[in-house]
Amino acid sequence: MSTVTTRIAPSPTGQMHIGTVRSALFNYVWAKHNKGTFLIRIEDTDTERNRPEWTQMIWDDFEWCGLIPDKKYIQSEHAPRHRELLERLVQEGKAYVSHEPSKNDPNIEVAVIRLKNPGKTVVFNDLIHGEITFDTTELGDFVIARSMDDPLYHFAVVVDDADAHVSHVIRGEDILSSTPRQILIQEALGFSRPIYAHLPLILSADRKKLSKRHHVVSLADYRDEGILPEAMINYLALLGWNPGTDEEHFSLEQLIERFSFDGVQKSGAIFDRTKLLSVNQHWMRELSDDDFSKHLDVGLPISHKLPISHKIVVLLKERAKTFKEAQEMLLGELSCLFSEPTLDRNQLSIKKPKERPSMTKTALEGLLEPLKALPEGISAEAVKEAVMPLADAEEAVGKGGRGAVLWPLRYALSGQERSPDPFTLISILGTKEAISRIRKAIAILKK
RNA sequence: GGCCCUAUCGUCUAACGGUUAGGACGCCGGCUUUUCAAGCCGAUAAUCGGAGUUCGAUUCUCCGUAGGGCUACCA
Repeated sequence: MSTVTTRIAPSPTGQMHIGTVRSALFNYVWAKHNKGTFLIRIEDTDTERNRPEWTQMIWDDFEWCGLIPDKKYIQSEHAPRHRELLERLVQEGKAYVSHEPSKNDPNIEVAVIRLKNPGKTVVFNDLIHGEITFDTTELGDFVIARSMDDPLYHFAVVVDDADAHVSHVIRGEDILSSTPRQILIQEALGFSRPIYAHLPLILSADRKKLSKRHHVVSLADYRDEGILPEAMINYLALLGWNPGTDEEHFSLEQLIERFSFDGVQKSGAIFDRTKLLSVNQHWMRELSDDDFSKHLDVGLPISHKLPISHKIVVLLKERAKTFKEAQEMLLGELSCLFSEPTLDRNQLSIKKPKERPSMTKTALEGLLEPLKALPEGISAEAVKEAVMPLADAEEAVGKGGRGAVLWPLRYALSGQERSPDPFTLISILGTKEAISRIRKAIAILKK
């Protein structure tokens, strides 16, 4: 009985790429689906490009996503093991030290280690792509280490995967063509072959591999924008996998339960930010008021934190697709919920059909008494029931229609061209505050 | 160039030989609201091309075509 072990092996050379997150997700979900083990291994064999601070960031990022590893470690910790096996290969004559000019500086001579390529055709079975055949003679005696103490990626990966008993190597399709050379190393070492699954690539709108240079690809950027981890996970999962049904929303737990390689796509998928946003909105709406408020506070100085009532959460869930967007709304079109707006006399009267200030004044005055009768904390529906008949009553407004009442009312309350409807505003502001604002609007009209 | 992979609405995808080719996101239209958002309803929209196999191909095979990936002493 074999247990499933998977791994994600990012290198600490920059911000976490969402492609890495998706690979990690599939590895995680497959491991957990099989009650197996999920590992994170930091691949730091490229000492030139590595920066230690990225390592911590990688761990933090995975934790944010909920992709918690059973074990995490750093590849360079295995340096002695790498050297041991490198020496063994050379001793056994399966690899050799080659003295040649350095690629970086042709003036100096280096001693790289090359694998003696048996020149065979490698056939392996990919869980997603099926049987793949590859003639490895064209690879030649490729380099597997810069020196005995400096193994290259392909060598280190093979050794570490084998030592960690990795059963399934699930990774991006960009490494599909490199798999045969890893298999060659594996066979030279006498290791058994894991099961491979090469995930289709995440593409940009121009159908090219998503690149750091031209696109927003780092997880941190999406997090800072106020994308929920649940949304990112859900969206990434569906980008290249589907349950075979019309279902669209999956929590990590549900993915663990439902995932299988049958539902994995073969072709690359374009990353669609708009769809991500819509998925994010779904998960924002799932949040409790408390959790919603917590997310809303992220990144804000204490002085900017606002008292967010249930009614305001409802409003934000209806309108915002990210938390950053929600924050901006609170500062902009929804700022009237927290502070009195400044009114522009010309905006107060409805524009079509053109209405005179005196008519607007009469309309607003007519609202005062009925509003006074309403209790604080009343629902938007109840406000509507009380106010709508007044808007409908022609004598109240001449012949401007409902808008002749509703527009000035909404504007008096919000001071914004765009805002929630007046009933909701009154419900949130309270009748007292609403009346006060209407009075101020009336005063302006008197001038 | 060589090698490898891929191919259904604009996008993500369903249909594992027989469907009016389904869903979601977006777009467009309507309802609601004389703002905006949301919500509801509706519309437009796809099997890359050509040969086979088959009574029947989106589905299987081959050939084109197109796209992508890899071709490091990066990972």
